Amino acid sequence: MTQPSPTPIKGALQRTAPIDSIEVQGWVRTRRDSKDFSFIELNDGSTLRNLQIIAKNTLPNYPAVQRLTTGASISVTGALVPSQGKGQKWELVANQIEVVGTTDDSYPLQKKGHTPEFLREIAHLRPRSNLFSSVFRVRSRLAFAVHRFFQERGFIYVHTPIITGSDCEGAGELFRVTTLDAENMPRTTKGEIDYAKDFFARPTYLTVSGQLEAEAFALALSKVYTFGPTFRAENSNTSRHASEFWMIEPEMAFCDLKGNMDLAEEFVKYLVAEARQQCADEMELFGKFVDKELLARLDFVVDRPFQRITYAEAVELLKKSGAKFEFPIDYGLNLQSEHERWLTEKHFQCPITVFNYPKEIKPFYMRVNDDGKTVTAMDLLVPGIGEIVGGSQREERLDMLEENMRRHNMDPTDYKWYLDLRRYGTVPHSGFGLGFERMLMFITGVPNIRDVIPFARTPGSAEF
RNA sequence: UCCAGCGUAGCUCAGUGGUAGAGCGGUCGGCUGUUAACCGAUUGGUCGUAGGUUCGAAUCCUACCGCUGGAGCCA
Repeated sequence: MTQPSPTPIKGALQRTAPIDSIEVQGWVRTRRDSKDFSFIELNDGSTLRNLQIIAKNTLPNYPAVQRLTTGASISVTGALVPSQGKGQKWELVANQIEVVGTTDDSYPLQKKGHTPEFLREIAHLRPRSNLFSSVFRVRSRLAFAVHRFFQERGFIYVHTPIITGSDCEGAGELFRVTTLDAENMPRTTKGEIDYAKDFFARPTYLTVSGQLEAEAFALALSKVYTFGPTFRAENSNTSRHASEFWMIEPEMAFCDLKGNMDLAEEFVKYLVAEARQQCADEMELFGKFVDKELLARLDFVVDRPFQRITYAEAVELLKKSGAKFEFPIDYGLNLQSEHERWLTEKHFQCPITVFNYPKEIKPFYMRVNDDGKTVTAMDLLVPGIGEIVGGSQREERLDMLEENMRRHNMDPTDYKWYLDLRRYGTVPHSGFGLGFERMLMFITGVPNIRDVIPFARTPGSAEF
């Protein structure tokens, strides 16, 4: 039996029967000489596993094969047979090896392990490493699962704009989008920059959230979600922040805070379960080399219900904890990272959802509760990462929303279209944002957000 | 942006005022159905950059750059 076109190594390794002739292509991970032949470990990225190639010295180009070093690309045809050695089921006995591309001793990747920090400096080559090829296979798989989760539940995928004219969504600094000549800005008679002359005839920015637009679509299509790039110009230098990241934002009409929390928790569990089931090799690698407790923690997350507490209860727990905190804890103050950590890592030791925050510390669009003091905000906190989901029931009452805006020093006339949603057929609705990269960090155990993004953008860094 | 730590060979690191080191990698040779193979030899440096102190600086001081951890902001 022959197979005419090249076979992914993943497919070759999954075969249940030998095959006389097969072609595989990939990059040499390592090569070892034996007496009359050479072992080549070949990887094509389709799977974490390598295919062992047996290159006999009877090959016409055996001298060239013996010069193959880590990183070279080759195309191999031969017979897939049960391996004589331990450690792998199949191996490929080559009858032809075409050297496609060679490397020299300046190739930075070695057989031995490298630190993520070093690999980050060679972001164009790091997908050839086990760790990063695994991260990005999982990233692909989970992106697919995001769509499946929502599509299975009747959500409509909405492409909200990446360029936005809204500069006050209450989420960090924005990147300006302009075609004006920075060396020679047009000025009004008052000396201010004349944005009427800019491409969109107004100031525009890269989006920090698709929420407001998603709300408009939820109030027409009932259940929608966005999944796309998001930009923050915040000068944040941490392992959890990037300037460009992907965010998932479901928005549901006729849905209150409880339904919102239910969905967020179900979603987190769904993605964790997906990775555990569909990316077994990769998850095993993360559990071995990134975080020894990862798999136990993830299984716990899937099995157990998440804890839910109000902000007020969280504050009481923290005050009674007896733990020493650097920052004060009191009703009305923001929960600091150390407080969130204590709740999710020390006290509950599982993901928790904190809800009903004081309205003073939350954005204008969140629905004010009947107590008049709190809003229907919810933050889903996970061990090791902190906030992974932030959401709320939205304020659907026109007069209350306008009042919230004024309290936040916003001019309601700037948000006419958003207020129209409350003016015409308003309904209670809810949604949340989930940072895709933070989810990936949680699921892979990789502690730095720069290492779950193919080419990360962070302050002072956009090299690739 | 703030606080702390770290920048020495391709990689991971030792060297704390007196001749620049190790392991791994690479190269060469040997052995071998091997598994991050093994054995031997060998290669490899503007000690982040620029100033300063000193008879003498990888080592002490200053500034800058970069990286890491933490904080703030948030997803």
